[in-house]
Amino acid sequence: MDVLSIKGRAPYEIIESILQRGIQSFTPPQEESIKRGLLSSENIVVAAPTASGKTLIAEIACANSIIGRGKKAVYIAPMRALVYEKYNEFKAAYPYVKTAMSIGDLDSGDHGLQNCDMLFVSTEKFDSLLRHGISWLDRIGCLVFDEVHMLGESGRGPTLEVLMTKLKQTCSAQIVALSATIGNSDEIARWLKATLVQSDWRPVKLKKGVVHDGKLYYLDDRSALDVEEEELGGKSPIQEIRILQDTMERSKQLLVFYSTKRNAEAGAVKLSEPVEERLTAEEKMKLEKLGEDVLNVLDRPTEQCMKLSKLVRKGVAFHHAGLMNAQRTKIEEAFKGNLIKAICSTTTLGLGVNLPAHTVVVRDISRFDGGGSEMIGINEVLQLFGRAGRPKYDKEGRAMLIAPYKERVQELYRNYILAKPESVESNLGVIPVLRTHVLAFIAEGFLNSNDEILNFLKKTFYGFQYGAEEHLKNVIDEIANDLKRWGFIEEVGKKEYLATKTGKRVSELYIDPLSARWMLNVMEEEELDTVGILYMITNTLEMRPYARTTEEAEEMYASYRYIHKDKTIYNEFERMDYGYYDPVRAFSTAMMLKDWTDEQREQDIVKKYKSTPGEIYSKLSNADWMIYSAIELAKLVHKSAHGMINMRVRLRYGIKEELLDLVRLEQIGRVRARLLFMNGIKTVSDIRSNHAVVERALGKEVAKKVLDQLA
DNA sequence: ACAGTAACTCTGTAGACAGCATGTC
DNA sequence: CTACAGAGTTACTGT
Repeated sequence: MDVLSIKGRAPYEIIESILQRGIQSFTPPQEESIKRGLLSSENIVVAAPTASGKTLIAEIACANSIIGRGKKAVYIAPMRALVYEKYNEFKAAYPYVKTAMSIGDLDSGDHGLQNCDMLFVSTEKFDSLLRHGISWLDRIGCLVFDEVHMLGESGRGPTLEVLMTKLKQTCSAQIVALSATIGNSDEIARWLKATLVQSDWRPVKLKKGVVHDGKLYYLDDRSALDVEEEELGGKSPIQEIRILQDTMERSKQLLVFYSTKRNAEAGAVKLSEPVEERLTAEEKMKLEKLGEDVLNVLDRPTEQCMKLSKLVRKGVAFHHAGLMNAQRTKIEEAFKGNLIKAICSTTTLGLGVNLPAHTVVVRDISRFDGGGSEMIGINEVLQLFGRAGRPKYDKEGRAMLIAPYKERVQELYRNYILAKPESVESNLGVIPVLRTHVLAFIAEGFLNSNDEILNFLKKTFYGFQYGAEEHLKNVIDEIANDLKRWGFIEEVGKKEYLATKTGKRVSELYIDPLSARWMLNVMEEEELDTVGILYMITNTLEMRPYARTTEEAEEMYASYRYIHKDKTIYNEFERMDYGYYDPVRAFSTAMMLKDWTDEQREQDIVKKYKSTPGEIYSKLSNADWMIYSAIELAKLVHKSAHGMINMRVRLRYGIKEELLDLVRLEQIGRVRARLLFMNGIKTVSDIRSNHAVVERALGKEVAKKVLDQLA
């Protein structure tokens, strides 16, 4: 279908923008969406593979709402990286539209959220915006929900579900929901009162198969049921290497998915030799530089950094959440530029941003989950398989599983290559996830009685799928009682709820009511020392997963429990309802933060807690959020927050108490502060009286900037 | 005497969203 | 809460 054929039905600016990007005709799912009323504000659910052009469908709907009908549009996705990517794409395509982005700690766009016409947000951020109250809901003309199959995710699915139901009820915008291929997209469409557009169309053909002993047993897009067989190039007895050799013979790139970080790293080591052999001199030179970059993202490289750097020089990389963000982006860019030939990854690369490769291997199909190891779902495998084939460079993509022994071939083939995708099921029915949302309903003044809450929940995807009115009734009762008991809501009149000041703040802080209750209990009962403050914030759901236990942490925990045996903090165990919970590990996480504020080096912390730079960084940012929340709660109950405020600064900079005064100045962080301290400059007033020493320690330029602040 | 390897035991397990106010080396 | 890969350790082989 020709792009020009929508002339007259859509504002010309849209057509022009699309043509400018070199797109002349629509893909089948795009065409179908347009036929089903995309341009006339029909609700639409699009279930189609990655790279089938779903983004353009969303874009057309948004632009049509803004330019055609003069109404705002909002794009909502579950991953920050995804939001960021789409925001930049849209801004480039429609520079004259007022566009903004709001995710977590980042607000972007020059116009503010209420004045922008196009808004890009993450699911939780939009939920949070609603909790703080927004005035422009009725000005929204189009809502895009990307990756709606996330509804089935146990952790974050319910948030999406509640958000969608709220918005469906409070604004009359067109809804465009984009989903990967799942078993019950029709059900989601019915729930949203939307038309379903379903398609298997891909821009690149896909050959899916199982590998065993150098042979690929496959099914491609054309052949319906016959299993074909193909001998792979290469000759290694290790299947991953065999596939790599085959792929490199075709001058293509490889992406391998593993179940753990350790496996991914080990895989990268295995692949590095065969890749290195085939690099050109020029590539080696460029990789040398990249290896250097990757090594130096921290002031002192850790073992992981060195390992990664060494592999990158050989044209291979591993990729998981333990990397620093700077390293991740560098590796992704180098892969896109065909400099890195193979990436061994955990699921980080499977979700979110699309980084395609000619050949994709899902090596581990079982994964440790809760109790034991479980087979991963078909939907997830499909999602990873979807990464195969680079639209501009490959005629076809290949996706494969590895069978460890011959008998497995059949089984894997039947269960993953031929199988139908699973249905997505709501997880809203459980108390822990609902508790947060029920408090939010009441705090916003959106709903204020058991009946209203029940009525609302009946309209969610959970209610649509299961009904389960009796169950929901009981759950709401129990939650309301908890929230009353904890002092977050009050009953006024007959069965009407009102959030208390504390309850309202808890909801806005976006922390779990259970965490809030725990922190309040601890604060109300005692004066906290350094370790106490840290343990208070780490012993929360938001800080999980916790750090590994160390012997030191175990001993310290035991002795703290003994010393404080009659106080809440080391005796509170009303926290079991989120499953497996180990207070020693929470305590160990506190010790890790303590080491950081004791100015231990990153590399030593990494080693001691068997952690990674990326993990420590993410723990620190969570800790900052939690300690901020704790300070806010302390204000509400009129407790002194002094110790926590100091601790917050110490966490941010990674400094001991004695440097607190110095880091108040700009240009002085942990390193320069320590430098000054060692030169006898211990306070800001010392700086005032010792210009010469400051200049000698920091250098002329920096010293000048520092001294200027004192004027 | 010792390198090489087979056979055993031991160890630890993916990811990523949220608040708020500004600037490290 | 218990499967599995990888790393580490020990026992055994052949020269």
